[in-house]
Amino acid sequence: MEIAEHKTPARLRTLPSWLINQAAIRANRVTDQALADLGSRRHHFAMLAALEEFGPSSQADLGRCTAIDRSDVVAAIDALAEQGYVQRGPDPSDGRRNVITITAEGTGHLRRLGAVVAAAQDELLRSWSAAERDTLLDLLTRIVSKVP
Amino acid sequence: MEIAEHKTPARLRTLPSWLINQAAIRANRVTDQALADLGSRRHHFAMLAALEEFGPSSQADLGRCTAIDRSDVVAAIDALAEQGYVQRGPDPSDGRRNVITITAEGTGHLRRLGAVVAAAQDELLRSWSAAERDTLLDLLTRIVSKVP
DNA sequence: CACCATCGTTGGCAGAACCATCAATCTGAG
DNA sequence: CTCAGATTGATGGTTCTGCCAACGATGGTG
Repeated sequence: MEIAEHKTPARLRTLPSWLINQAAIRANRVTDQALADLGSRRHHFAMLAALEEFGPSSQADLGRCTAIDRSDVVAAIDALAEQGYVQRGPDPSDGRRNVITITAEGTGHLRRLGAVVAAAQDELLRSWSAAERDTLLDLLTRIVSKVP
Repeated sequence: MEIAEHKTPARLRTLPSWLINQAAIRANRVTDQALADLGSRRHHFAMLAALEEFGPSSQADLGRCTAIDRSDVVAAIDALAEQGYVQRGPDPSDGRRNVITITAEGTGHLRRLGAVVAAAQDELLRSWSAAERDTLLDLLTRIVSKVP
């Protein structure tokens, strides 16, 4: 008799913040799984991506450009350094800072991470056209880079 | 000399899952703040919205239609019952279930919550056209309601 | 010099998502 | 009818994330 319809209340189904959150849960699940298969997580990927694109950086800069709290950057760099993907050294020109440098192994690891992450995106957006993906990126970018 | 550019690495800036997550962080921040001002949180709003739309329901059904784990539904209903927004009673036709019913105070509270949540959406999507909002909802719905 | 900002680091917090388990109860196949 | 399996509410727990407060050390500025 009871057909399990799993119908979502309209109040939630049409609520942008709820939809964004549910989408994020799904998106994070697939990408986290992909990263975990290689023994990494989101923060690690973000750090390595920033280091490869911007070169050696301080932890504070890494945190700012990836929107990760300074205290969480410490833990991420700790793990990456222990895995040999990153090197941490003092900044000779500023005694407060560390200079984080990506290693050759780090670059290689980033390449592998990038591959599985890209595969995760394809799984998430399977059968989406390039135009639809662009539209999604544009809209989300407007939300993320809002200047109140 | 150093202009704080906060530039996001391209690898992240163009990554759907990263963008969705960042958007969710922002969206959750504004809506959580709005709900907290009235002493509630996301789970509470979802429960009340489901109860108003579908009428008295079991906790398992509430969890399914709002994508909240059964164990988390318990805590949410506990809080709502203590606040008098919901009434919990045994299901006479099924000894395993409870029947959760929204009270008059609950309906009133939901209305207030709905108002502040709507205001939060407007803050999040300030200066977005109706068409743009619809597009966003459509795209996100496709991600959320994917059947693998 | 005094003052304030910044940096790395530590420690901690709350919330969310999720999982395993349990006893009680219902359901359906035989 | 009986029994195996599924469902429900509940409890307890884990993990991760996004934060915040504070600290000592350092840098820059007046």
